[in-house]
Amino acid sequence: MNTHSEARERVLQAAERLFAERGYIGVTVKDIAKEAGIHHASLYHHAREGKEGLFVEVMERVLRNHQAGIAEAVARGGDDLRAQLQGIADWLVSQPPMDLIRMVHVDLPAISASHAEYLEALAHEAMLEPLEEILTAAQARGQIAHPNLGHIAGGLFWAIEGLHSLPDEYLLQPRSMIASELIEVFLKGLTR
Amino acid sequence: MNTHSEARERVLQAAERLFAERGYIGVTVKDIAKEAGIHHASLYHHAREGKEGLFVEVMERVLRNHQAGIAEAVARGGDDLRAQLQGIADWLVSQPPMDLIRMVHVDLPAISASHAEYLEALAHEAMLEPLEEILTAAQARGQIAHPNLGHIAGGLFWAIEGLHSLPDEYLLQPRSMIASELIEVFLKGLTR
DNA sequence: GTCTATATAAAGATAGAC
DNA sequence: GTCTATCTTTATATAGAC
Repeated sequence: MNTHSEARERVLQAAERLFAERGYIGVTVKDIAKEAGIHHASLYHHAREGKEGLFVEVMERVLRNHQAGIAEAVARGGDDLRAQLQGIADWLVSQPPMDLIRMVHVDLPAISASHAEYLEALAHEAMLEPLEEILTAAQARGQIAHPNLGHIAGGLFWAIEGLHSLPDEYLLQPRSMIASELIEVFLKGLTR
Repeated sequence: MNTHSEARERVLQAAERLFAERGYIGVTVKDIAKEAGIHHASLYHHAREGKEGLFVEVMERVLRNHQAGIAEAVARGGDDLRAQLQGIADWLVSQPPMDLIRMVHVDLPAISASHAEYLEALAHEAMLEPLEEILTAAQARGQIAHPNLGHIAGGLFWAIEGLHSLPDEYLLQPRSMIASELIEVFLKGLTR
């Protein structure tokens, strides 16, 4: 394993899509093998550590990918906080749900403690810290006044990410447009 | 079954706690029986429809309980939108996570379509509609100006509910206090 | 109402042939 | 690299004794 064969890549991509959407216990090894187009026994040839090792490897990729997508959105937004936030929101709604509640309460308790700690720290670093940083930077530029930004970043993240709980049939507008309204409320407030 | 014995009530409460926290596939019948203090075979005496029937019955109770807790918080808040929102937030953080993303993407696809439809509608009615209603009422009183409140209610819900993804060790303040800051931002905005 | 015993299916995983 | 066959464990569920 750990070679870069074409079949191994198919396994990783299938696992990535499925784990990101349904989480660790919501996906079976057979589901992954089926989507990759091989027998489930063959999967162990490409992922010697089995399901848990595959999960850790793949979540690492997913989280790093989020980190990169968010960083790019931030860079494109320049010094404009609203543009940065909208870019992040567009990225998040374009990806499968990244359900950190499920991850913390369901997925991580099902794997080894050391793997769980690692993924939890990585998730924080990849998803929440970038948001916190642009808020802090905007504060330093005098664009926002709020004192306690760490938790506000989390609130912003969840307000956007929660859009994934709306089934498509319920949507009156694209998620990106709803996100835009939410960002406006975060910046300007509901009152007056 | 459907009698109101003491043992049946213990089963329902165990199932309620576990399903609410880890979802349908994250909980086994043995987990529930163990927490209720009976053998897992005995569980079928109290829940003839098995795991899925138990899940539906119990999620109904959980959602109705949320509905009642939220209604009470709203009533206590009188005509003060901030007090109403803080009451709802205090209620939500006092309960196990109600992870609607997991519910929509993981739990509901694992049960029958009719059960899934029913629970999805009930979740919307119990969790989101009350929030939407107090925003609409505040708008009618002239306290808020925003035009499109349906999705704002969802954003508010998730900003609060997302606090459950913060492990207790990460918390610098009680969740209720963080929620208070988030509500302030929703009402007044981050800028200036 | 609760248990033991058991049926049945599905899951993760390995051995070994091709 | 991929398969068939098999092992082990776990899950849901039922039958029937007490």
